[in-house]
Amino acid sequence: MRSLGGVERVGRIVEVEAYLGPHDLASHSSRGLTERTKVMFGPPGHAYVYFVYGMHNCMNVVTQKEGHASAVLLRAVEPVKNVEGGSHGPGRLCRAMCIDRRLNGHDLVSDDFFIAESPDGPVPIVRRPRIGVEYAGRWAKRLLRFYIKENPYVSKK
DNA sequence: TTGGCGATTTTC
DNA sequence: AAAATCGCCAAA
Repeated sequence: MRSLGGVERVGRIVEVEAYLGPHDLASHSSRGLTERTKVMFGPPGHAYVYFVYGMHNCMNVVTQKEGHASAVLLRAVEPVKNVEGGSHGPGRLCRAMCIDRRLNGHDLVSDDFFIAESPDGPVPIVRRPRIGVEYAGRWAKRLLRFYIKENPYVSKK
């Protein structure tokens, strides 16, 4: 859930990718602790939002305790409330949910920005290799992309 | 200080 | 298939 200007935008997360830590050559944290990646090295439960290709924002959730530098990239959400213009794909998700670099480092246990447990029970999950990380050698082959089976809002490919 | 390139998307 | 577009970061 993202609240901005009195508008609450709600999406159901249907696709994610895991980035394990500095040993994971596909992860930004493999470059070590830099100005850009410092949030990843920080405490869990915070948003790591970065800007790529000169035009897109991507959002991650820091997942492991301080120093581990692992995170989960949110790749697609199913629109639930006030989500318009397409929300499949990391960049489009951020655009639709009004998430940008100003939220980098933001606590995800906040009134205006948080993730809650789904009211759904267990759902079937598909595992695939991550997208757009061909440079990472063998790490590109790891099955670290997860999405809800047959959900129409999962990104293509 | 500089140049190559990117966890993407859109258009030709 | 290739452009759009700019901040990050390694190298000089």
